[in-house]
Amino acid sequence: MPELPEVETIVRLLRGQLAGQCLSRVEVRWPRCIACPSVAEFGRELLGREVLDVGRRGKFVILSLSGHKSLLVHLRMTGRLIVEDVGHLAANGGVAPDPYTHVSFRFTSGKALRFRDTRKFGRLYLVSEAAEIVGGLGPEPLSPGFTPQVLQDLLSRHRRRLKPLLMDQRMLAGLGNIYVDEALWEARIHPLRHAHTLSPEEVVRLHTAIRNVLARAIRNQGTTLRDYRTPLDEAGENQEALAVYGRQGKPCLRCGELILREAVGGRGTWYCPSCQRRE
DNA sequence: ACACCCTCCTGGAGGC
DNA sequence: TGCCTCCAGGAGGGTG
Repeated sequence: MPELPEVETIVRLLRGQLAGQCLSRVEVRWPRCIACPSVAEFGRELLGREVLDVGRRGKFVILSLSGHKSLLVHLRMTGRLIVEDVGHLAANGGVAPDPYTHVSFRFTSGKALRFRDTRKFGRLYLVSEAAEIVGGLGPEPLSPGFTPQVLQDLLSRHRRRLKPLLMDQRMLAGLGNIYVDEALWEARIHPLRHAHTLSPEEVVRLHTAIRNVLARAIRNQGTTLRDYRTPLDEAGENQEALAVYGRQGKPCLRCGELILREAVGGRGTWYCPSCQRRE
């Protein structure tokens, strides 16, 4: 499931591959993945536009296009963006007969970008202003502006349990199930602690842990547990660096106590009952 | 304000 | 082996 580090890895690769490319053809095979506008308008509006840049906000991939349009992609669980070089002469437009490829973009250079998603949760948005879609997101955890004080302010405004709060994109943008568990483990804080009860020291630890966990995962090109791959079909390596996620019954890497798994808000949650005390 | 439930989807896992 | 049921999981919606 792509979270911030996976999306960042995808974005860095796409930027090099797609910047300067001009769209010559768009094929939508599963209309419901186009969140807005209509499928007809989506295809019509994209043709002829150039990719000026590729960026990210939270878990959204943002392609900035000429003529003041932005194409946003949210990959949700199993969505992938795949770059292929189909060449100038491909008679069928290079369209792969793959039942999970829902949108194909063709560029004048012969390159293609595919949106592929087995579980069909991912969505594409074509808008004039990216803020129409990402305007409600919380701060970027790796931006310089995300200080311990900013986190303190966010936490003190809520009484919710930490796990669902940190996964709420309106609070903080980009964390998902894996990296919340990893950050809470590194900070030695129980996932069911209530946000406003953290001591200043714990807030600082959590702030450091969130940034460490995300930065390391980006260095490792993301976590490949099942579906995630880069646009060039490479697996990430951060699964080797996971300390708690998916490790129930195995010893804590810090203290040796056995890792527990518990459902929190319907989400699998892993933690060390010894290092991460509920108090 | 917060917890909880449902929906969307499908492959993979587990039970028998 | 094979069929069946269950389930994860991000986000948005609704309800209590």
